[in-house]
Amino acid sequence: MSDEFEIRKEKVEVLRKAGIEPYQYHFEITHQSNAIKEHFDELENKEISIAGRLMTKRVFGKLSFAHIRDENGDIQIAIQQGTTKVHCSDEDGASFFKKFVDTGDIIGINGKVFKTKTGEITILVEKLTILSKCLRPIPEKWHGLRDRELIYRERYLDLIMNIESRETFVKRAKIIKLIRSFFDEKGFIEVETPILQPVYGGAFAKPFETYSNALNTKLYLRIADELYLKRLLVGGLEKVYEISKDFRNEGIDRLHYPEFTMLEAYASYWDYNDMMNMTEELMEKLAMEIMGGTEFEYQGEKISLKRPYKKLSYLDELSSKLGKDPLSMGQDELRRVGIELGLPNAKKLPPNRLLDKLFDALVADQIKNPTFVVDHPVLISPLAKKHRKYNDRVERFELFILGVEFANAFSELNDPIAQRERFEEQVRFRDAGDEEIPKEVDEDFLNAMEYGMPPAGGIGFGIDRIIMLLTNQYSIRDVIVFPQLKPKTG
RNA sequence: GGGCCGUUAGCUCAGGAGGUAGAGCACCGGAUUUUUAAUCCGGUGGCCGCAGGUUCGAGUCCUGCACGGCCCA
Repeated sequence: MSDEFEIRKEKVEVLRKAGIEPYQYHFEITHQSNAIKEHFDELENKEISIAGRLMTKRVFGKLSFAHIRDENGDIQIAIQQGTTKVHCSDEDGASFFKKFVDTGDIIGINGKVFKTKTGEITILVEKLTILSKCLRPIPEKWHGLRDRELIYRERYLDLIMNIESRETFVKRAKIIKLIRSFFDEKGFIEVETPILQPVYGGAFAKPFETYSNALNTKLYLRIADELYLKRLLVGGLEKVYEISKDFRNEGIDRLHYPEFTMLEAYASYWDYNDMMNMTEELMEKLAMEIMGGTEFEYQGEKISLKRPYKKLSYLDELSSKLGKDPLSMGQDELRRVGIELGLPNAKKLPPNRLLDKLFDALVADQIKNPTFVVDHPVLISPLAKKHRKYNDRVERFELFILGVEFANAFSELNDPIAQRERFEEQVRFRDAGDEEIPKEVDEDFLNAMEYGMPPAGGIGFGIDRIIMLLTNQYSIRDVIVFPQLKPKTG
């Protein structure tokens, strides 16, 4: 290991002995870097103070230049012999800066705003304060931090070095705030339902399991919020939503991550058509606010989020790809087609799930611009209400963009007897080998529904995927600030 | 689960056909009062991911493993 760490620790000791504390308590800031640049005309020759991390250092001896970085960007500072003083010290600022201030240090600056003869807005430092000494050398100023593993493992370092990375996470916060205010303005109440659940449900997925010592009970981390939010509809909260971390104990790839953010919303007296309208409105609004328009590029593909979105019937589309109605195909025939297409687990999946895999491969993957796939088969939609016109379909839609699912919504099944039958059918599929179907029927949920659940529309949005789309990130790990990696060995 | 690629200094990367481990940045010492990847002179810094094997000799070839990335399932 380099001894740069030791050299910097030594500097801390020397500073302390000279009565300079390199880890300060407080610093009064008057301006952010961007404000100084934007309001230069008013600020020229005025005293300001700013704090940030030293990113570059160019020492001449009696005059030095450097850039410091705060949350809003970089700004140049100039340290001059005879002008720059040091906080709590009589030492000359120019030589102090040269000897004791390193790139990576967080420093506070009091000084006057001016423009150099090359025209760069700069702060002439009158007082320099070390606020926090950086002990480790920061990555190279030119190439920055590129190593993907280090970017994920030491996200703090990525955030220091890569401004684009910072911007992604700032944008993430902005998008979630916009979504929240969208639902608030529509009269939805934001609620919080259990993350630890004795019976899990609401989706097809394998759960994480844990255990409560106090309750002496096995618990699951939720895979969805659905069954709890619907209990609230029973209770008379007419419109509810939750922005939640959900957990699915499955593989990681560019679109899937075990700990992800979902938004679920339910509105009493709505149906899936109302949800479709709301989805278009939300997606269009997000595009306008974040991208400045409905047309933009994602990873080189042109995308338009302008309403209205195309609709494709799930079964009609799949029928035309297969050349026959998939519901008329027996289990063996479906399996044979699945195997021909090289689908994973085609040999062991039950027919319901096989059907959905066929759909993904034959239809969903081909979709580019926003498209509502509508009216799924009953057997893959145990929580959706039967279609008012077709007996073998439910009122459901999924929003696909570039082959990726962004939302999933139904007219919610609210007939408790039908709901029990659907659950029982699912248990049979589980027994036939589908491990993603919850093991137990949620009796308390059925109990709630037996008191009467209002007709309702419900929807779930994949928030991380929406953020990927609006920040032009290819991998979900680039919109999750601290993605899990295997522990480092050796 | 399978395939491909990567792992060399704190960071970014070279290392031709197996023959004493390199550069730039950073860091240390020196010069330098308008720099912009500042410049100039001199220096420090390495378990070449880990473990085996082949060889007189391995960063380099072979096997296994770990971690990461991409693709497929």
